[in-house]
Amino acid sequence: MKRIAESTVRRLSLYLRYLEEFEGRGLATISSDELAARGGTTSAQVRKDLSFFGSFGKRGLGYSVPELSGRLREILGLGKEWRVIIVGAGKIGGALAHYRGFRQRGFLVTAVYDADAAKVGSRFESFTVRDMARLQEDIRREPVDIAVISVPAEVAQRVVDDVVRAGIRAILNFAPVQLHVPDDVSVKTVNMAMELEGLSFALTNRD
Amino acid sequence: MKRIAESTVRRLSLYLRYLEEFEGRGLATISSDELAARGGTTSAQVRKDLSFFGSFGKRGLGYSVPELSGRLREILGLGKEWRVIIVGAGKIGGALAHYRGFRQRGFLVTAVYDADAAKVGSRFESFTVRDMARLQEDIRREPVDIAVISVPAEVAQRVVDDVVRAGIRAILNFAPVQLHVPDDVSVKTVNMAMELEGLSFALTNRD
DNA sequence: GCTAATTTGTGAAGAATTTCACAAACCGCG
DNA sequence: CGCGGTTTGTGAAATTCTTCACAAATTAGC
Repeated sequence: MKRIAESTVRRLSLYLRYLEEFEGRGLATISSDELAARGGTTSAQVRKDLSFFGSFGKRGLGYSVPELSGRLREILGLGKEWRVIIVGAGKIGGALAHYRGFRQRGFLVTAVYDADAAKVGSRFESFTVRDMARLQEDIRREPVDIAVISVPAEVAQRVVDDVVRAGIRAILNFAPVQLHVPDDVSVKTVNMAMELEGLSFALTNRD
Repeated sequence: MKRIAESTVRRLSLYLRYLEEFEGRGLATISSDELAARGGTTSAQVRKDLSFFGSFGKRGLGYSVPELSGRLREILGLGKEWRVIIVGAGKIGGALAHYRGFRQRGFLVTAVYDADAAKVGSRFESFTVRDMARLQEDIRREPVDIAVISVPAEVAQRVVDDVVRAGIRAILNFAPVQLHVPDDVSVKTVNMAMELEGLSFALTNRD
């Protein structure tokens, strides 16, 4: 398959969210124009994005809401339940451990890890914090698809190396550093300080 | 000034972070090549990004670490302290209220708001939750630069309308929706479910 | 069943971003 | 002070992403 741009995938996620909204309201079909209006883009963009994966619409009519949302779920790989661990039992890890948005979309948090001996064994939300040293062994018994990294920046790369060595191939990173991983590992970084700096730039360099 | 791409601004943030790291290690100068290696980009990209704002390097030598980080702080508007409020006293709002990364970079959380009468007046981290209805009035007394939105998706747009009406021109949005705002308001959205779906897509559509 | 009104799917054009490649500038050393 | 070794700054080329624009397909009305 042709390489799909990251921006396209992000928009597919958005489209799916809006389709669910329209589905909830009982709408049967939707045009690329309506979908675009809801998501702040253009109808051509919507059609182009979808065209990478097939032809899902009916000319003159638009898209069937249930069909298109099913197709998007399939494309995004949301048919199965993904198993997620959280590494780093701090504030952010805590907020994520029970974030409803994860569960709702098929991402199941199965365990929380930390390298700090003082935290290992303690209660953390509804989890008992496990020792990072046990990760490799645990994974053999119950596989993990995605690791969420919520440790301080200084140790993030080290932790990621461990996680990759244990065989995990997808990482959601909350530490404010650029992580280096092998080509077959996917990383998404959420960097709140960077977003704030983007706002600071915008406020400073208006017009 | 020529319009600066969002991707450029994001990289400037990263460069600044790495410069601070190098500064901490006492390095006096750095080449575009070294900066690029640390940040997972190319030296040409680094030089091009910087060239939009001026010529900060010395040929044959590289960039002075303290000078360049000073310039970047200036460009990004980090010279002043930005006043931030958090709207939505839930889990995410709580994790953010004391996020050290904010403070370290000059973003000061001054208050936490919520529309839920049950929460107004209660202690929340070290803040007392204020009523959204009071926002406009409060802002007249002590100005606010940036609003962090950590409310449920269903009410996010309504809350943002209030915030914009109160005169705030920069928004960091954690609700999983595309917000609609006037042209002179900047919005950055952090959407964790979307990032996870990006990973799901990558895992599903490997080669 | 014909016509007018929609809306898709997609090549081609256009815009934006990244990479290339090289002259110009600078340092250090003898 | 001149030479060899670096590294910047930047037009031009290459690539990637978005928008345009229109034929083809479909529906609805009559």
